[in-house]
Amino acid sequence: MAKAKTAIVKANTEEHIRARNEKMILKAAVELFSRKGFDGTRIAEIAQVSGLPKANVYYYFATKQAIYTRLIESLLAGWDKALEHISADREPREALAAYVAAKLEYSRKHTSESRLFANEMLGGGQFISRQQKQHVRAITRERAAVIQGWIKKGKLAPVDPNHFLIMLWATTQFYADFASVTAVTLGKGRLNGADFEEARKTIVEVVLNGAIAPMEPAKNSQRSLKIR
Amino acid sequence: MAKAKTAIVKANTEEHIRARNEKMILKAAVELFSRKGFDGTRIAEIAQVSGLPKANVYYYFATKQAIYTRLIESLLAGWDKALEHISADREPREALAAYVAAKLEYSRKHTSESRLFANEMLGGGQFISRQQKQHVRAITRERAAVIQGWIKKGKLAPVDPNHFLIMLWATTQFYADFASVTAVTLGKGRLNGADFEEARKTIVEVVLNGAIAPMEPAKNSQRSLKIR
DNA sequence: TATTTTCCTGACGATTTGGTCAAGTTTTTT
DNA sequence: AAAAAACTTGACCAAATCGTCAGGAAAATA
Repeated sequence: MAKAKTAIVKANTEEHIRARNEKMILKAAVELFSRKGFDGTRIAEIAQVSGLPKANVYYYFATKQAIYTRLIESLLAGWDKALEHISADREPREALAAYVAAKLEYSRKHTSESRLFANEMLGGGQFISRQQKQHVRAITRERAAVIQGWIKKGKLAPVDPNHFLIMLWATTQFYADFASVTAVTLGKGRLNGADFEEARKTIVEVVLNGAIAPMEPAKNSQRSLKIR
Repeated sequence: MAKAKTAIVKANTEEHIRARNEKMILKAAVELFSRKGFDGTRIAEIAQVSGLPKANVYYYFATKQAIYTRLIESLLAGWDKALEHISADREPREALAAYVAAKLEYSRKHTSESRLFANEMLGGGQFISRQQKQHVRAITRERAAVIQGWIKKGKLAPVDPNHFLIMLWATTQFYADFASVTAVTLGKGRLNGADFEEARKTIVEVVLNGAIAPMEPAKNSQRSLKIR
């Protein structure tokens, strides 16, 4: 029995004691970094929020930057998933709708991570390695190729694939990063599930079908294609 | 002549000496704040960039916050202009295209200000007064009403006006705030005029007409309206 | 049980930072 | 020209902050 007990304790501590504490630190850190940026965040505060003494935080992470870059890494790791919706074998209508939905969902559930990333971008991406940048660029290229494929098949209007992707990204990202403005704009304190659903519908509708009412009389028809 | 000379000197200094120095300080500050955020910016650095000794900066601005809020103010002051394009007496197609163009132009010319604002939003808008928030909300409501009017006249698809506006804002804003990502995505070092033009075209095209190719055969026609 | 490894933490140090001040210079006004 | 007002600045300070460290507690291993 003593043996069994030891095993249980072991399961809860060994390997776990470190994992658990690191997790707590990172959790506190992502929230603070995302709000206050790298410089604005005090590790004393990270320590306080995570319930550990400051020196203990330093036991697990050598420097403040170590915590930060660790977060950036794990963020980028989960970044690609939504983009996978944009695959060549799907119909653009369905794929794009799924992408928007997935991205918004991500924005809603991982608000802090999103903000952290935005913060990092605003700072010029100083803490993102060359490799990581190349990765972002690579997956963007892949997806741009898919879009280009759709266009060639006549399934999509001939827009610039890169800017189109940026547009989708920007729109969905916005709801995570600027939740405060968005809430103010909508006259609310906080965004709820219904707001995100309304956002999703609006974005999908506009991106797929455009904002101009399709049944509009050909009043300006002679100019309707001038834009492109 | 002595008199004339005095007058000239006066014009260049009196009233100007303050104006000029404040301008230099603010110019340096907006660049730094926009990159490093409020906490990340050292006023010693502001002083250095603006070429003044630190104590002199404090002669013109009582605190760091004073500089910051001053910038936020002047930013919001120039904020409404682009939105004015969305007016009830214009055709939506033309008005929206003009708005996107104007907003992108602003993003391009006032990159730092835009980033500063984004930074402030990420932080939750701590330094924006209640009045200023109300102002943002008020002008958004006005424009949402215009959009709603267009929809009622059948000129616009029945989308949520607020989310539609947010979408436009997000998309255009993105190019200022995340220029670094955008550049990486496009595989460039920096965005030039042509990039912004391509962005404009893409956004306008998608927002007005949608991404789905209009002449597509009615393959999925039975589902084509499912989304909304 | 003994020993080794991992974990914990209060106290401390070096440095940085926002902000002050007093003494001076330049400009404006009278 | 003299007095007043506006501007300039090197030196300084108190508080905050990142990171260190030594010594002890807990846990794993033998």
